[in-house]
Amino acid sequence: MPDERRCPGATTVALVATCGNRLPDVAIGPSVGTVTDTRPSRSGDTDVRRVTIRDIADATGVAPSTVSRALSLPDRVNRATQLRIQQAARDLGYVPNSQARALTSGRTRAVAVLVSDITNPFYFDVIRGTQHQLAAAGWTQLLVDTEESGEAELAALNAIATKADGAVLTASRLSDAQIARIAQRTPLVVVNRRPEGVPSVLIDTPGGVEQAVQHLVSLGHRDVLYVAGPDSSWSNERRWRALVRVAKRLGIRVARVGPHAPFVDSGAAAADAAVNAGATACIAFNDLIAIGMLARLRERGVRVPEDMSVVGCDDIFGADFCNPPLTTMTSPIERAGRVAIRMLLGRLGAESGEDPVGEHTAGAVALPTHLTVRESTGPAPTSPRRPS
Amino acid sequence: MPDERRCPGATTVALVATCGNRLPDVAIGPSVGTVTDTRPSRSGDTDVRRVTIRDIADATGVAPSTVSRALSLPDRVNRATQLRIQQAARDLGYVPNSQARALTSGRTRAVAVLVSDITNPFYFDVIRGTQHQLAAAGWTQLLVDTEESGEAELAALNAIATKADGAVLTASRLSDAQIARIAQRTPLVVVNRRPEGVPSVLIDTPGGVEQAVQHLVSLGHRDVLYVAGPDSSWSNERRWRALVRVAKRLGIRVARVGPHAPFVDSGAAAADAAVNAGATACIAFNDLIAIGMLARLRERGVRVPEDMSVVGCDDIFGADFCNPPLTTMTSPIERAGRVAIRMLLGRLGAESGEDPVGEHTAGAVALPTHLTVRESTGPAPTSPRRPS
DNA sequence: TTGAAAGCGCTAACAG
DNA sequence: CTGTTAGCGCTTTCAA
Repeated sequence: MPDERRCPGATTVALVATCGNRLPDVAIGPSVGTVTDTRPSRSGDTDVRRVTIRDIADATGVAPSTVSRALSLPDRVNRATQLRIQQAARDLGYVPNSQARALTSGRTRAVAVLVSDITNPFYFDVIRGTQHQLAAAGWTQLLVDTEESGEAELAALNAIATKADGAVLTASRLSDAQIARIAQRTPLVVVNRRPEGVPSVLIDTPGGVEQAVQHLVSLGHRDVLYVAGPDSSWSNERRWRALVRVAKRLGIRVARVGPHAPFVDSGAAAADAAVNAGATACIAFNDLIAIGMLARLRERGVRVPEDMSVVGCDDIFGADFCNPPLTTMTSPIERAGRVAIRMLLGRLGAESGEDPVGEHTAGAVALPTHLTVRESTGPAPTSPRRPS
Repeated sequence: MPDERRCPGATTVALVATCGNRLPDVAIGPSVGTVTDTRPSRSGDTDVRRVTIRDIADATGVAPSTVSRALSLPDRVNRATQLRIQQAARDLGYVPNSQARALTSGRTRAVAVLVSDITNPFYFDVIRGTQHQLAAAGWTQLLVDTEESGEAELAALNAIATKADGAVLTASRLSDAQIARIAQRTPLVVVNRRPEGVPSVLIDTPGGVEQAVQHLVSLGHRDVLYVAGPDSSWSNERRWRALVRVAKRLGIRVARVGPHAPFVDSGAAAADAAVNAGATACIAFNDLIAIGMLARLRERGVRVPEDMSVVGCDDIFGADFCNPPLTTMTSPIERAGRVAIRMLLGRLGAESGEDPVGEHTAGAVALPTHLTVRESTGPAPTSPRRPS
């Protein structure tokens, strides 16, 4: 039977290690080098060890510290010996021990990325973005699943203190004040939050909400229902306020149902609530809820978009092939991940590729969203053509 | 601009850290304990450090080694001092440094999980399973994205040698011989592979293929087309052979198109090939390809299931809400991840929950698959009812 | 049962 | 430019 017992405060951390821009943690040859021990070992018997800088030092006749320099700070070493040492490292199949490195230097060349639910497709794209950008810089990623809990988030931020040089919070459940305080001891970048003095990456879904409302208005709607996500979500409040603002400006009515958990399964209740509210057009907190609504509406015989227009948010995997395909606010999610990492690495003093103007400040970067119109709001789809 | 440069042999590693069954890497209180330094530091000025066992030793008047024992091997310490030390650890907000721990003990309490594409929904479930099982045991997960490359896989296996005590290969691109060789120095469990002498977890999709074919036959089909996945995939060959076998037994005809990359985007070409082959029923290597086919077939006016029955494989996120919903072989993917971890922890001598019979052997565990019939193969769906 | 001492592999002062 | 020396925080002999 599967073992389901949980530890209190358990958190999930994932680490993305990549080749470095110094010496990669990867052997050059087909396998890791090993050495049959000649120096005295505790156990007494000769056993194979992995190659260390000492082995390279012995092989090249220099001091271990010189090997360390040749590998980590090549400029500080005579060109000839540098090459000789690097060659020996390759020959021996040397792989640096990142733990030892971190222990002495205090720097881990790793970044923690905290997500609230590792199984939410939204985060796949964020993670892909952070991963790519970190890989490009030769850094390592620790992926933390906070499981929608602020407590787990705090615990994780403590736990990773020695394992990462900084962190990206993509869905913090902490207060702005808490985040700001943590940012004083741990370099932080937040996504979709705006705490004072902490660099942040914002996905401009409010801008997308405006486009969505305009779109619905152009289809003749005068009433729009907001299907809210979790109360603890900052984005949720932000989207709702954007909706209220644009509705006032355009002179249409808005209403709100929810909160709903950000899962497909929540869509059924959301759909029922929407039908019960007499809505003909709704904007859902995210695509998961919207997709769940589509299924429930069909089950109830409510046609989309003829009887009800549905707009999602994020444009996650599945939004284009659900039934009907979902009109949604397409967010540059992967890019948000990349930008967050670039900002963080910038603060950490690492070279992280080109340095876009202003990204290194403590300010916020807002990434534009655009509406992708599909059948869930449009006029009825044309009926299928016959096979060609 | 996003920085897209890649490092040769770059690999992605993710680590899942959790509370331990010894002392968790997590502070008990609201934050990590720190100490204002009184002992001489390199920089000279007093700075805050994290609490170490030495601080606890000073506070309790015992030697650091005793603190270490009280925390790691409580049995080897006098009951009274043990409790005193543990209390002091709590009070000071001590968090063990896992790097230092690994450096001395050689054990990391971490397991590497290698996947071929972190953005493939199939692996989400595997990862969730491994993560849960590792979390339950207080272990840590390193997630490695090998990006469909055997070279990256080898590089990663070398790189993680000091970072993990063992590894799970979920989609190896290596040969059986290579895997077997690596297994001799690194404890390994493979998923959906069957190399000699290496414990493996098999998802019984061949069994599912048989059910799928029976289902298609029961719908009147006498010809089945296999839409192949990547040539490098072991599962792909295995499914094809299972299909050939059952087809022979049932006296139906089979054909094959492909290979196709395991992405939704590959579905278009696959659908075209299927139409071109005159197929009326096809079984796709996986759901991603099948979902892509559905879109393309609709685009071409080929009705599913009236003109063509489509069966997928895996039952990933999206298979139930695509259009039409996909008949597919539902695999216990998450469970496979959990079982793999239990087998590995068993070999590593760790307590990993209940110990199912036989799982600890070097043999293979086969997990059953079942067919989930949805509209993509069934008779035409009933037309929607009116709103209630 | 406890303490002293050595050292994991590496980096970083400090001399030379 | 290079070698010597001292640790990082922890575990683990070995004695007491």
